[in-house]
Amino acid sequence: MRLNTTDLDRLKDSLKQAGLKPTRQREHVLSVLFARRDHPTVEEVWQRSRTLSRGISLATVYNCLESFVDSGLVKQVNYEREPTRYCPNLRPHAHFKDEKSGRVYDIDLPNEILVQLNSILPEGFRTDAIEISFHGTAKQQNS
Amino acid sequence: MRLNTTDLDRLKDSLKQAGLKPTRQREHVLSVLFARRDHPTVEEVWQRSRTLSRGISLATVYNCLESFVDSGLVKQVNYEREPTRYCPNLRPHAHFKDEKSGRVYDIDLPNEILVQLNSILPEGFRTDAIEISFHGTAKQQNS
DNA sequence: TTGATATTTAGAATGATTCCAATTCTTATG
DNA sequence: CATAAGAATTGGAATCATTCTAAATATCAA
Repeated sequence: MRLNTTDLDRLKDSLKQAGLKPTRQREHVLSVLFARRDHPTVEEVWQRSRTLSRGISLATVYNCLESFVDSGLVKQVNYEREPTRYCPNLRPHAHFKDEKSGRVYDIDLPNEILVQLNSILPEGFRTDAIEISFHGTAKQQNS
Repeated sequence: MRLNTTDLDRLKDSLKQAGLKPTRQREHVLSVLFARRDHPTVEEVWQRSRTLSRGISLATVYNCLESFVDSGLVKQVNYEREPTRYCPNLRPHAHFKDEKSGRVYDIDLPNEILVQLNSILPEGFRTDAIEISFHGTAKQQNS
């Protein structure tokens, strides 16, 4: 988790484009999210962010994540009422939750399926977003 | 919410087939769920169940709903971390949440789409269930 | 009817998240 | 560069859906 100047500038840019002031904490939390392609909970993001000099408060991690979601920098994933997870993958994708491991995988979504899904809606329904989540078991541990 | 003997027998049957002892409370909560095609929260189910003579405790409503879900009599619906909702519609269907009203609509799912969705999963993923939920705005108030 | 087992219940406990009010930061402007 | 206004950060308290607990009650097979 060491950032060179270029990476840092990219983060600042992302934040600026999202209309968020590029604070030390936001830069760090965002870099933590982009560092891995998984779906950490707030607690996990907090743990991974502890390396920040002088630390970072849990409330701030909540605040950062909320502003990132609001500005479209990351997505939120919820399974039942388990702790909310955050997802740095912005491409259209579904989630697959392995019930054994609790792990969540990204599944790329062909545009065709999104079109088809929109076509089954009755007259008068306008969609902002579609969420698709699979529950089951995955035999692999990679991805 | 008055039950004739036939309806009551049907409820008892449902419970028995689900392997649940047909208690007064379970019969009542199940009848409340089957009485409307909507998606009530636990609180709402509780309110609707208050007519039961001698009342019913919130804990029991939680217990009933949990056992119904476990035995497949109703489905659970979650949006973000809002209070869990319960759905008496057992046909394959998606949910559409109207962001304006907060109301949830059932959308029937053609089997074709489910087949297609399963086909996009990589090797080694076995699906137990697929959840699809739309977010948007609905121009109608019926259904 | 009775005993073994399951259910119901009120209230306490839990835990993720939000709220609060005080401090610290960011940044535009002089 | 100094400053002030608005924004962000912070620790801790508060919220609230849900789960747990342990005692009372109900179900049902024998």
